[in-house]
Amino acid sequence: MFQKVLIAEDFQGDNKSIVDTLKSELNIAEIQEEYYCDKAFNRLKAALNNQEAYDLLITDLSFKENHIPQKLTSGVALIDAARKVQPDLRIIVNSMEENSVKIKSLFDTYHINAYVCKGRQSLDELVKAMHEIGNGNTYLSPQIDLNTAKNVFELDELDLFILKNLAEGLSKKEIRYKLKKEDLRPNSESAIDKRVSNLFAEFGAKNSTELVAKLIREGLI
Amino acid sequence: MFQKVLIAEDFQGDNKSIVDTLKSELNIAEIQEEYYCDKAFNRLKAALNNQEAYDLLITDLSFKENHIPQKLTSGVALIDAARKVQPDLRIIVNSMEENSVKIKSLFDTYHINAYVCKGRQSLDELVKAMHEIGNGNTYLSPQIDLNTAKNVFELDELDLFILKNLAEGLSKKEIRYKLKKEDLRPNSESAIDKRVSNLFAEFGAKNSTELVAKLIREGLI
DNA sequence: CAATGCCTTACAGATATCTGTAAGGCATTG
DNA sequence: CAATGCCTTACAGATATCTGTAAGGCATTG
Repeated sequence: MFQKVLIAEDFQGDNKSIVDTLKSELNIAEIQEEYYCDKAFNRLKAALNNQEAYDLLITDLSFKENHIPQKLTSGVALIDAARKVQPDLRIIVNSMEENSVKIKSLFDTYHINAYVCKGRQSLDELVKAMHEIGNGNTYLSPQIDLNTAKNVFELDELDLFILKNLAEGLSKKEIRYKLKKEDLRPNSESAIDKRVSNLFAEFGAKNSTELVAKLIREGLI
Repeated sequence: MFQKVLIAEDFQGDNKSIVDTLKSELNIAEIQEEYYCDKAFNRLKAALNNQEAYDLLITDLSFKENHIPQKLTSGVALIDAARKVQPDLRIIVNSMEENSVKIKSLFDTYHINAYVCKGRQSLDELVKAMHEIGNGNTYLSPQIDLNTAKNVFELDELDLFILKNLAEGLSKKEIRYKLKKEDLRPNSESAIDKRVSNLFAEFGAKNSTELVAKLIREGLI
């Protein structure tokens, strides 16, 4: 089914259990694990250059930072880099993320082959996902409902700029000056007011505090 | 070192890797794993009643909820319940939590014996923690610095009430009425203003939006 | 029981937030 | 090139937020 599998996962427990499960449940010639995105990507590239490309990447989304600075700091960055050098690589994402909007974008943007949500059955699901991919299908953890991810409101650069500064306690006047200083437009207070009011309607918030609270909880800012 | 060990961990990968590691690295007569706090607690109680008490509990802090309703919904609830029936039980917490305030309170309030933070070495750390506990010591993951947890500002019931309602977009006037309705005191707008102003100073926030944003990010509300 | 400190409350004033209206700019369309 | 829609901007007015002051209540202390 799969000859060479690469695993990118920073937690030792998850990493070890994935390796062990693959070894015992599936017949794979070569399994290699990495704890950092950069190392995983280098290994992927090297294999590709030596005509020994991996045919499956299993990766987490979030990787803990530490004193060693990394170029690729997240699973998304790794997937993006991997897709560029090896478009036909099959990819399984194995993460705690439950936000259907974010998961949907992984399928839409990067055409991942499976999403396995970490949980009480995630190792079993991982094996299942690999069988599905082997049969040419995709796999998605059953508790994730991508239908709720429809009609997503896209926060553009200006929205994010305003929201992040609101969350840092800046007034709209201060945000206005900051926008001007960075030559971003529009930058009138009216425009900021309008943006924020539209976001109130979009996210069902009554004021800035509730808006910022909701967006932080949804992981959008 | 340990005769009977109970593991409470909802993620299959973590659960399996802990069991495997303990089996291969340490000489333990009986290892039992559970995926739900309620089940773990029942097993603990039953063993105690049969004079076959566990001498070590390894537990996660956060447990995913699903359709099966649980009495104990978190590791803290499990630890609290366990301590009440078996005060001398040794406890290792193995979690992603990095907030030193919360970790400190586990040592202070529940006298846990070790805190292992999930990460790139957490299985090795877990083994190390067990040796330390065997020698009568405690263990704490080196990346956690409990000194930063000193002089913590305690949010009381009223603070939390105000903050939660602010995060839901209520105005101070609305919060005031709500306090009156629930017969909570103080409930003047002035008192609410004062509370919030003190929290600004305490958490270094310039206004309500920043305050709520900070506290949500710190996991306090 | 007077003095003290701390909390609550009321009130005032300066800003900030939020909504709504109206005018002008710009790109698109027929 | 007139008409249209959409965005930006300015402005106004109603509220809400935030700070500061002052008075009163209450428990504690000597």
